Amino acid sequence: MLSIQFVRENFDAVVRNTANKNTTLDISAFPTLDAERRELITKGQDLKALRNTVSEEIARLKKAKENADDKIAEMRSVGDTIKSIDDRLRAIEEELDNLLLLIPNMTHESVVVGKSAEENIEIRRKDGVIGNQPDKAWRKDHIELCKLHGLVDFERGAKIAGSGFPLYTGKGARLERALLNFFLDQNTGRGYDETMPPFVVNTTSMRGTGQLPKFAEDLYRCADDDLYLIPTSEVPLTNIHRDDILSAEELPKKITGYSACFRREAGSYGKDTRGFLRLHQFNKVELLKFVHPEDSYNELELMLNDVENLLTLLGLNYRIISLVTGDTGFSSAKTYDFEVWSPCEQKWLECSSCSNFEDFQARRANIRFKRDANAKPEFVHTLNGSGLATSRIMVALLESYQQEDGSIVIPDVLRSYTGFDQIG
RNA sequence: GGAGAGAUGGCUGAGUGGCCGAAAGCAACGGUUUGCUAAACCGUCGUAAUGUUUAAGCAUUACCGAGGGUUCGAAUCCCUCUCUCUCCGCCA
Repeated sequence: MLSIQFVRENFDAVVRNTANKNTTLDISAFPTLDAERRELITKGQDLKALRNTVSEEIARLKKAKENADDKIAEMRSVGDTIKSIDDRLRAIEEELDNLLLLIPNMTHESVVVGKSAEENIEIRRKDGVIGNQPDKAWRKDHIELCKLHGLVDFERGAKIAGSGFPLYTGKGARLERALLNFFLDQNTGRGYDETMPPFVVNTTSMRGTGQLPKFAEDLYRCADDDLYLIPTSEVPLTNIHRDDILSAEELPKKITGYSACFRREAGSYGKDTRGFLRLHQFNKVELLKFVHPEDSYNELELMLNDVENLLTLLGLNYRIISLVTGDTGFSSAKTYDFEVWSPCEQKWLECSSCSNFEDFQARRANIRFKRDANAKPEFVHTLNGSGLATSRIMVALLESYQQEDGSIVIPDVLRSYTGFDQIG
């Protein structure tokens, strides 16, 4: 979230930023609420100071066995006034909090103002070993390939859980596991500490990274336990350091971890429902960094290199795009997406999203660091990116590496993980 | 699921109604001493909000797991919740 002071001092910019992010949010009540809050605080403070001094006096009088009845009576009424002020203050602060929690993060000055994904800007692209993918009539799409080789059983997944919950089978299950292991090994080799987080989190954790309160309808919830299935391991990984004060030497702190991800995808029914393109459950290896505020944009670029490493080794065609304000997420200050090429869909598919959240999540989750032992704690900056999500990678990989006879060649870097060189 | 114990500052840990925002120890930081290391000694050493000045500061208030209550006054008494630990049971 943004600090209350920042919103106070940059109100117009906050309103503009909210509009640039295509967010409809009326924050016109803020200035009044803010002013009233401060007035009540001052009033309450003064009365409490009075109560404290008179109470001490009462203690003295009682010790000296003197009468303090009228002072006690006076303080009783002061206490009532304090209570009513505190009650109103609590109500106003709740209203303010509800507002602040819904204000999106400010985008970085380098982010281009734009309405939607169509205006996103391509930064660079790279052709993999599979070349520029000329159209081939014999090419089968990833769904046909899965059927042909028994890699995924979408029907049985739907029977067991519902559509969007794939059942990986045979070499498909093995390939999925190979990808995840490959990603984790690469990432740990580049300085990320490996973790495996809980796949469910509590409300506080969801609020810390910004999923709540705004995106409740996108989450699976276990109502009896007040737990949520994570939509991304960004949530548990960021909350590792909730309420912590890190030392400066610990930064940058880099973490990678696998989790299954669960998304209700409410509101997107009927879009991309085929195969792997949009799932309710998918697998992802996440990259996460806690960094010095002044380093965060450099760290974002370094994170792009980490993701590129994976795509390059897999030999897939990919491109990096910089999101315009209208397509940048609620919590993010700046986001780059990675997309891999699907030769059958003839489309770029998002497979990673790398964001700098600056101190937006750190403030919500209270993640701080100290520059040295006597320094005042400051909020860290948090970044995360997928490295990588498997489902779209699986699409690109199967479609790109298929041969004319329908068999699929396994990229070299994966063979030690799969234990086979080809499928079919 | 059953029974019990607990939650205090970076850590250990005292504190059961009034100079307690909190003893003491450890750690950390600054300094003195010192051939080096070590030790000893002295000092500093929580967070946040509000006000004021705005560089630093100063003042007030709040915070002893969270939220309520009693009281002139709560770390301390009462209620609710959360979490942790131990034992038993069950189970991957």
